[in-house]
Amino acid sequence: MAGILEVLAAPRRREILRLVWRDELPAGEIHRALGDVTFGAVSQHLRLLEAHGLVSRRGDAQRRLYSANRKALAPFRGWLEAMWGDALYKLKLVAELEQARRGPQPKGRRTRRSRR
Amino acid sequence: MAGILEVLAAPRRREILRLVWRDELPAGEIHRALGDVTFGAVSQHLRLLEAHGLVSRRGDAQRRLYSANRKALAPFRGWLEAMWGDALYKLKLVAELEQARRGPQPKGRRTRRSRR
DNA sequence: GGTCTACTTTAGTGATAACTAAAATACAGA
DNA sequence: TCTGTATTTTAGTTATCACTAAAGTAGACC
Repeated sequence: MAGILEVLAAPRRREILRLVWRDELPAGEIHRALGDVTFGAVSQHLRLLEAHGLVSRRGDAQRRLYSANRKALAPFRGWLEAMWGDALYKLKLVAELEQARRGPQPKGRRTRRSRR
Repeated sequence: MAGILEVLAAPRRREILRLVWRDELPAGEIHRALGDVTFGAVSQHLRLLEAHGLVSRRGDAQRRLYSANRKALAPFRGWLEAMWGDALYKLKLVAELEQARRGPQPKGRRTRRSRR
């Protein structure tokens, strides 16, 4: 598969991007949120997204945490957000405010994260 | 076919967009410039592009003149031009334009409704 | 009307991408 | 080590899309 536009063209992958736009999520939670697709298919999409630098992956014990790579998506950000609607934009603002309040995060390796 | 990203994802359609980005071109000249595809296929792409508002069409006697709809493409403009801007692309562009110009040699009379 | 050029539409084909199910891998904890 | 959980990878199927060839449509000029 060739370029970024081809990767972004698939609705399923845009859906995944939207999910990890704000929060870092483990693959399982992405799978659960999508609901109507197998874990394998989600994993394949994540691999493609990562190969094109659109998401970042980070290990946490057995889990793989994914997050949107906003820098790479910057040229499309306006368009994507328009597509996703105002709700996401509001969430994004909240997220940024939260992060600003939290300050720098301790980057150490975490064995287990509290369930949400 | 669903959205604009799906339409832009196809390399052939981006190629067509590039050709009509600056100049209004008749379908035949687009076909000639592409070179390795049938007229029918080009026409199908043009239909899709027009259906999504990415190009405009205007009749001139038997011909259909197409031009990029820059307003609709504005969100992607930077990205597309960056893609089209690299050296290899520029070389390719020169070759294509030469071939396109060679094509419609003034053999017969021109249409009465003449060129702008 | 008839013919020419310019283009579009239709029907059908092959390549590919998205999917599923199942096997394989990775890591944590007993 | 064995077991359970989380995820990836592989093999195979189905649906879709870009394509070709050929028939169809439109306007200009005779």
